[in-house]
Order: sequence, then C-alpha cells, then structure tokens
Amino acid sequence: MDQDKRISPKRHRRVTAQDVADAAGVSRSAVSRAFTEGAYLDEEKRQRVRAAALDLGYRPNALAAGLQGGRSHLVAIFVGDMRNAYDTEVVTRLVGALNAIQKWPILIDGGGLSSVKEAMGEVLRYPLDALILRSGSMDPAIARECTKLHIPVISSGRILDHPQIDNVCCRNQEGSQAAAQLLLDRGRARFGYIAGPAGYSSSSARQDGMTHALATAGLVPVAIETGDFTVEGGLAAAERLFERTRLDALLCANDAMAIGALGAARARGIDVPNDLSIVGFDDISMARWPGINLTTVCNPIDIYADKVVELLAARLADPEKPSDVAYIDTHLVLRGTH
Amino acid sequence: MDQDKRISPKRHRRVTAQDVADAAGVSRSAVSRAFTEGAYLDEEKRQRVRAAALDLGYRPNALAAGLQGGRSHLVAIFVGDMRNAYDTEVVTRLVGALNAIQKWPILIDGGGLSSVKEAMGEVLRYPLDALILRSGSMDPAIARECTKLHIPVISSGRILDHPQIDNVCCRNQEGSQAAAQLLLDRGRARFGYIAGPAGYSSSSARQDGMTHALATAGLVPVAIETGDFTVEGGLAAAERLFERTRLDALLCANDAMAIGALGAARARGIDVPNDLSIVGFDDISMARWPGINLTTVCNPIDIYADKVVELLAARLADPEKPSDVAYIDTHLVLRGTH
DNA sequence: CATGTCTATGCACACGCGTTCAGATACCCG
DNA sequence: CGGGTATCTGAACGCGTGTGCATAGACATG
Repeated sequence: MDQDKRISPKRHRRVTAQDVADAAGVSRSAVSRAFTEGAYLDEEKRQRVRAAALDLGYRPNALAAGLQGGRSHLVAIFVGDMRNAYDTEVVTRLVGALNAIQKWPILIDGGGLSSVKEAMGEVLRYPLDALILRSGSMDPAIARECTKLHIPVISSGRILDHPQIDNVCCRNQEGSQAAAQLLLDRGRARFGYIAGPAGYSSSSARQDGMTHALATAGLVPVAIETGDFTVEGGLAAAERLFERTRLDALLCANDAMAIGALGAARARGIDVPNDLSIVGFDDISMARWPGINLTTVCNPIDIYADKVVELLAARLADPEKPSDVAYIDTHLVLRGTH
Repeated sequence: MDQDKRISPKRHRRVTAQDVADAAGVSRSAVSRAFTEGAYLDEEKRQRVRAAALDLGYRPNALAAGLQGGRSHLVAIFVGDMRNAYDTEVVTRLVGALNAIQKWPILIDGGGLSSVKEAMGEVLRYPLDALILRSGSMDPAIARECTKLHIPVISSGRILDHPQIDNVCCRNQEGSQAAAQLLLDRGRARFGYIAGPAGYSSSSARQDGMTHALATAGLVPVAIETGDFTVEGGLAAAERLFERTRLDALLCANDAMAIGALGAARARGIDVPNDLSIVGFDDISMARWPGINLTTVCNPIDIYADKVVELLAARLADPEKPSDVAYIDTHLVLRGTH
C-alpha cells in the first residue's frame, strides 16, 4: 500500500483536489466546495476534507482557478526606474496595499531593463486583473494595447489621456507655486530651478508653478539647469548653476536632486538657508533624515497609493465606467533649508 | 456577417487561439504550433497565423500554458520590510535580474502586512517556480511548507539550515571585524555598538566580528544599544549611548542606523571623525550622498542579487541537487566618518 | 397524502493551451 | 512502381479548478 504513494510518474506532482478527494473518501466536487464559502456541504464532511487537505499540504491551484473564468488576482506594476527613491517608496506602498486586498503584484522595473517592450509583452500573456504604471517613459502604444486586451490601466504620476485609463496625479503646479511663494515671502528674488529630463510632465508642471508665482511678483527665473532626478545629477546641475550666477532660491524638480544641490552648496561654502534657500519636491523619507532636513513639497505617498488602489477597485467593479483622474493635494513641509 | 463579431456573450472575452485559427482559416493546433519553436508548420501558414494574431492582439495565455505541466515563470519575493533601504535595493536588483531571465517576481512585503502567514498561504496557491526570501523574520514553518510543495526556496541574508533550501549570505563577521580593526589601527579604544532587534542573525554576527577584533587587542565593547534598523532608531540608540558614556568608535549593524547615529553625534556637537569614528554596514546608495559620506562595510548588492539568481537557475536545472550556501565577500569603503 | 422548499451530492462541462497520435501528403531511392 | 522517410495537419487528450445541472433525500406545509 505504501507503494501506492510512490507512483510519482514524473517529477513531484503537486497535490491536487482529486488526491484530497481520494484521501477523504469524497468526490472531487466536495473538495472544491469545502473551500468555497457558502457552498452546500455537510459540515462533518467539510471538516474531513479540510483535515485531509492540511495533511497532504493541498492548496487550490490559482492558475487553474484563474483560468476558469474569474480573475487571476495578478496585477502588474510597471516602474519607470526603481533606483528613484520616490518611485520606490510609492511602489512599496502599492505593494502593501495590493497585498492587503489579496492582489499579487508582479514588478517590472523599466530602469534595469534593456527591452521594456519585450518584457511587457511577455507579462501581458498573463490575464492580469490590472496594470499600474508608475511614472517612467512607457511607450503609450503599450498602454493602448492593454486596453485592447481589456486590461484596466491605472497611470500614476503622468496623465495618459485615454478613455479607458484612470489616472492619479498630484497637483504639481500648485505645489511648486506654493513653494515659490514661500520663498518670495521670505524676500528671495534670484530663483534657480533644476528640472528633470525632457519629457517628464511632472517636472515641467512644477517648473510652470514656480514661473507663475514669480510672474505675479514681476520676476522670472534667473537660471535653469537639467538633472536626471538623481542625487548625483542634482549635485552636478547645482554646480553648473553656481558657476553661472548667484542665486538666493533654488527649487528642484524632486527631492533627490535637491539633496544633491544641498551637497553642492555646502561644498562651495554657501550658507543654507541663510544665503540660499533650497526646496525639493515629493518629501521622500530621506528628506527628514538628520543632516539633510530638507524643506520640500509633500506629495503624500500613502494617499497616493491608496488612491491608486481605490481607483483599481472601482474599475474592477465597473469595467465600463468612464475614466477618472484623481488629483492629490500637496502641502509644504517646512524644515531647515528654506 | 459583421454581426458575427458581436457575439461577445459575456464581458470582453480575451482573444483565444481558436479565434486566431478561425481568422486565419486554420486549425487551433496550427496556431499553437505557429508560436512554438521547432514545430512542423508550413512557413506560409505560419506567417498567416502570425499576421492574424497580431491583428487580433492575441497572445498565448500564460495561465493555461503554466497549468499544462510546465513552469509558471512566476517567482515570489518575500521581503522582510521594504521600508528598509538595503532590502529595497536588493529587491530592486533582484527584480531586474529576474525580469531579464523572463521570470516574473510577485512581491510580498512583510513590513506592511498584518498577517504574513495568511498572505504567504494565498500566494502559494500559485505554482511558483521559486520563492526568494529576503531577510525578515519569516516563520520557518512556511519555508518548510514550501519545500513540501516542492517549490525551491532561496534565502538571502539569513541562513536557513534545511536540505532543500539554498542560501546567500555575506561574510558578516569578517566584514565587521575588518571595520573594527580599521578603527583599532587608527588608535580607537572605546567602542560602542548599535545592534539590530533580537533574532536577526546578521546583526549578532556583525557584533561578534567586532567583539572578536577587540579581543585580539585586549579590549571589550564599552556600551551596546539596540535599534530597529531605521535611521530614527539609530539616532535614538546613539543618544542613549552618548548619555551613558564617552566613545571614540561606534559600529552600527547597518547603514541606516549609522546615519541616524551620525545625526545624533552632530546634534550633540561631537566631531566626526576627529573625536568619534562611525562605521556602518551594507553600503546603501545613501551612504555616499553628500552630507552623509559614511565609511562602511560594503555588502555588494549586485553580486548578491546575481548570486541569488544563479542559485535559482541551478536549482531549477536540478531540483534534487544538494542545498548550497554562497558566501559573499565584503570590503571596507573608506569615506569621511572613520 | 400531495406538494413545495431546502440541503446535499456527483457528473459533466468550460476555461485555453501544449502535445501526442494517427493519418495524409510529398519526396527520394532502388 | 513500391516502399521508406520527412514534412504537415487536425482530432483528441490532459492540465486542475469552479460551477451549472440534475437527482435524491429530508422536512415542512396545506
């Protein structure tokens, strides 16, 4: 009899519902029902099945369950570049929020990938419940293709204008405008800006906010440089700025570059905040680290992630509903660099 | 005839191989073969099928394919706490490396989860190709259960002694010993240590390394405090240390706590590195940020992640092979705090 | 007793794919 | 022309699950 267990014709077969049924002396349907809430099944029998399942280490195969009509419970998250601290923090929250509602996030990091298009193509072979885009420069064609596959797409950090795509975005312009106003009120007049790479709408919206605030005071930016959203890039851009002219206010498209700029200023002996104000954007966790203590515009990550999940749930509930854009309010966080 | 396309009985059905077969005027088998390398199929017909597939936006359903015996190409990564910078950086590299070999990582963040056990149970319903553990305090029972399901487990950052589990771990003790020796050579004698929470073997191994180095010089640590691996925790622990006694060397179980300690020292007016040396462990990217510039023990992330993937590939190639432990060499990175 | 409601159960199907199998066609060689 | 081989093709099966359907029994109600 012991031999029976050693049939194992190929590899190690996964324990299946039929195995449990045999062990518990019931039909396979009964096993399925034992794990289905609200299904008719004699309580005693249910217990017996559960015991047998536990003993054999059985769990329903999610692949087969997903195949059979319903949802796969898989959600892909495409991240522009996970080496970016803000993106990483958003992803962390998203992963947590998705885990909590029993959706399982598959990560694709555009930053470390040679062929984004190919990777996305492969992942789209899974019948995803949804695709979440976190910033990055994804080919819009791919997003379009997803909607063609009837996979809901939720874009965060960049607004995709498509009738089937939901968006979450913070009020970049207002946030930056408030930051500029703060420094104007403090008496600053010679403003510089460190922008992100061309093509990132968030960076240009933030720049617009600053420009707008300055305009109401009859000012224009003194100098603008471009970085790559990294600390090193911000540092290099700030050095170029300091080389060119004297500033008393410096706004940056994100916190990482502001932290780099802060390093450049200190290395040059510039007194922050007495001689120069530096303000970032996002409020990543490092902004509040000792030795950094950056004044910045908070782009509230938890609200952001929760909103994405909320939109996701709404979309799953009604796939035909019109697309939605959720705007997240920012607020100033006053620390030591303004 | 146009009506035929509007059958769509329920929801929006995904395009299936049968649809493509109908469109191309071939059998469903032919469609399957058109996408299978090395299958007999008339070239002209293959082109026709491919064209029809492209037109309809067809892609083979990975769920169905995975169900049918082979691999699912899904890999779960369990992360102890994604708010930990080092873990996050390792995960980022892992995601990249897995994406590159067409494995799709499902993330589970133990840090943001109420019931880790339940979440793992749900994820194990997918027939995973493998499970990667990144640190954290996972119930060993779960790892055991995975091997029972014949899912390969690779543990990184903490060695699990189990015949079926592969491990990747850095030489914690040697690394910490070298750091302590560096400070001894510099003439330091009053050593403090900020440990991680109890139960993290990496922290205690690092502490042992320091203690060992001190012992050869006839010294013992002056004071030890415990943090929670965060910057805030390190800052608080350092304040407690400074309150208790005077130190001239401070080793920390990880970089985040060292950065916190650095902040505490500066706030107290302690001159680092002239009066106090601070050395971290891991070499996270922030350690090289301006304003931090932390001397630390490098726990090389890319090598680490590559090794995990290498072990994974080896295990998939031969599921019966004996378990392996890969040790990663560390090295000192001398910056501005020693 | 006749009728209706509720619970319990097994059978059979559908999900979408890869793959085996048997048959069919084309081709080459003796 | 016969027979062997290489190439092609469609029908059929299996993967593991959830669920609709039909049946059967238990029980209550008229």
